[in-house]
Amino acid sequence: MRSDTEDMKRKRGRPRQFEPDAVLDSVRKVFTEKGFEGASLDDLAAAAGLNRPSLYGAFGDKEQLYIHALNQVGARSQARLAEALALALPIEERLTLIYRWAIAAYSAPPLHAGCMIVNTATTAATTNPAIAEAARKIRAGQEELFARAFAACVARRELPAEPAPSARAKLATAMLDTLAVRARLGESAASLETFAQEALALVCVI
Amino acid sequence: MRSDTEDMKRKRGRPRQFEPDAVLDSVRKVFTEKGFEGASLDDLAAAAGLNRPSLYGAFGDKEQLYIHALNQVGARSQARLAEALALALPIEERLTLIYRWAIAAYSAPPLHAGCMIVNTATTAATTNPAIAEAARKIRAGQEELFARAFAACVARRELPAEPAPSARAKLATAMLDTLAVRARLGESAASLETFAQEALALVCVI
DNA sequence: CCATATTTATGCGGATTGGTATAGAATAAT
DNA sequence: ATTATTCTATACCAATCCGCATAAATATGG
Repeated sequence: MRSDTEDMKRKRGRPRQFEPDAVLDSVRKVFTEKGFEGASLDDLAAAAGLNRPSLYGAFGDKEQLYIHALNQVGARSQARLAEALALALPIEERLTLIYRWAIAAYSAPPLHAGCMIVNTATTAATTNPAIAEAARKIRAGQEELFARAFAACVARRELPAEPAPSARAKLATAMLDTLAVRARLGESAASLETFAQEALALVCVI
Repeated sequence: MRSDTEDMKRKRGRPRQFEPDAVLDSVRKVFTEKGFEGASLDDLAAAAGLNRPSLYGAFGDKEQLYIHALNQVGARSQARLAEALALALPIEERLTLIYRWAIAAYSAPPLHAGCMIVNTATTAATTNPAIAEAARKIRAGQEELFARAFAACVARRELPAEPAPSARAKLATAMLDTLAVRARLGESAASLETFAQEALALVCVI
């Protein structure tokens, strides 16, 4: 199979027989479904298609493995967020795109498992400070992206200066939070879509 | 100690040496701190000051015990919510009271453990349908209370009919959701207070 | 005082947990 | 080829998990 990126000098010994990013993908799904405590290393190794010692050797213990997966999903969602916010569209339309994508991701059948950060990292945050720190960092980055976008709107007179861009940013992530919670508790994607639209009016029209 | 309610005929055998409500109190704290999977029956029994068989005999298995604690916190918060919403105050002030109480509860030191439903029940919801159902029921009741309060505001011309009271209700619970998430991730109570005030302007002024 | 009923306390037991030790397999450098 | 190095696989470890079986303790009804 040898699916390495092949980009440069190989290391000395036996090469990996898996792609770390694909493994983190599988691992992330299990963690998102079952939570940090609920997912066993057997579950994770089985989903990734390899054995526990390989997982351990590549990513460290369970907490570090979880944080690796968390950072993967954080980087991806941050990239999509930045992409949507960079579009040359009114802010409402950009937010509509973001919420639509979030709803699709959070309520993807059959699990509608919500958001890994909101629905699993917060639970583990009390007993695992490292997880709390990683989640904080990701969320701070996302909120900063929102705040910058709102500030740009203010600068080009698309939005009034009050409420402050930082407050708008917090409200924007608040919507993502509640969408994740609601999706995980079974609210339908259609219901979430209409709620997001109604809320958008309140957040952006002023 | 014999702290029964003493209200009527005692049952036949040996009486309980604990108050179920007080036990659920201790149990709820442990569940809220560690989550459903993270809390062991040993933790719970130790916190409650009794042995596992007693817990099991009184409340059933771990899932049922968790649901009992969930319903306890649900009933209490619903009572406080109804009480605040029944006050003869402008809706913004009533919501301010509610958010202030929620922030105090969610970020109570030293744990700032957030909300049992938002931060632990949602995590267990995917693998434990009974927990999901219990959480749904509590949240539906709270949202219904909000919706009725907003509808009353519309009826007495305190708020315009649009956006619909149900949409406002969802936004009100969205604030509670994000406050729980943020408190659990370590955001300070003061920061949450100012955010709640800024958001209240957006939600209610229109 | 005896019989009945319920709750406590001790402790077992099979299953599962996270982590690792050890041995075998595969590749690169020499 | 040979050696060095890294990864894979099997199996094992102590610890913990949840649930229950059993027996002692404590109350009521007769």
